[in-house]
Amino acid sequence: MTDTNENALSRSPDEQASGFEAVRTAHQSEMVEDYVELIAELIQLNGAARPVEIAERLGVTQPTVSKNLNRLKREGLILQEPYRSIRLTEEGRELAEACRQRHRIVVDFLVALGVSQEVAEYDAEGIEHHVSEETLAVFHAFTKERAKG
Amino acid sequence: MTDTNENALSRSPDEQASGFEAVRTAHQSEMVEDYVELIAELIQLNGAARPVEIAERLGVTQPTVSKNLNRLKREGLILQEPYRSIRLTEEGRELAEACRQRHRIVVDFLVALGVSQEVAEYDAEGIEHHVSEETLAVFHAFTKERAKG
DNA sequence: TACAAAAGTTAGCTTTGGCTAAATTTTGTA
DNA sequence: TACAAAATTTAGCCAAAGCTAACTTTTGTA
Repeated sequence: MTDTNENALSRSPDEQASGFEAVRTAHQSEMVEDYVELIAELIQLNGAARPVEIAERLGVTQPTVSKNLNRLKREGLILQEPYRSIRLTEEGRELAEACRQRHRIVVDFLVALGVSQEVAEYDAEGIEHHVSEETLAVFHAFTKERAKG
Repeated sequence: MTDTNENALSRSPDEQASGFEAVRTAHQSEMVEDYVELIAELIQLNGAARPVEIAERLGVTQPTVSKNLNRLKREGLILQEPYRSIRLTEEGRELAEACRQRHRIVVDFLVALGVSQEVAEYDAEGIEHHVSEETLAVFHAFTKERAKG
């Protein structure tokens, strides 16, 4: 293989740092995105999103969910009266829809590429937060192309 | 498009939780992996890895690097006398090599797929930590296939 | 309808990985 | 060689996101 010089050594410190900074930024929104996405799913599945189910599906304890829901409230993404189930605000619904689309694009892409359905779902959970618009568009185009062929 | 049922609603709570747990586990090793990978690069590039350069390339401050290097020392991945530059242990070298290979596979795959070199490097920094062995193998095979054609 | 079980919340602890400020050590140069 | 600049470290702060224990509220059923 010819040397296409695509290794990190050829990048400037600034370019390299911006990639790492993007990862740290992504980590800060991951929790919020996972929660609204899951809340939207649970509402669609059950008609309501209850903290106990969020905890079960995320694999964390109820107090952790309770604390994180407070952050979503502060950020205006959900509405919840104490001891009641959760509704999404308009803003929350929009974010959830965007996250669900992105998740779907990543999963469909991995499956189209030959990854098993189970592993695709598993890996997508992590990958989806680190895919730029450019890469997402390429994934989407690839999947559509494969579907035609 | 036919419904291939590849949405999260069709998964059991346990299956879904295991994906989220994997993401949390990956986050715990990300820092370590980024550091040893970068240290190996700097040694190759400059003959030595100095904390000040690690800080610059990661986009964090020197005290942050100093603190995190202590963790790498505790874990037996690097050797460093105070105020001196850093060497990798055999274990550190092996981990760095594995990380660099995985990074390279992800970048080459994205480029083969049509993503620009710059964005490929940028996205890979986040994606590489969330790619299972199965998916990595599929990426690698795809890149080799494209190179032939 | 009373009460036990389930669900939700609060309080408080832990770890991780950022940060600034300040101290120490090394390096490079006048 | 002395000293200023650069590099490294230490101390101490903060926020995020996990946890357990204990408390409150709601739900379901005997």
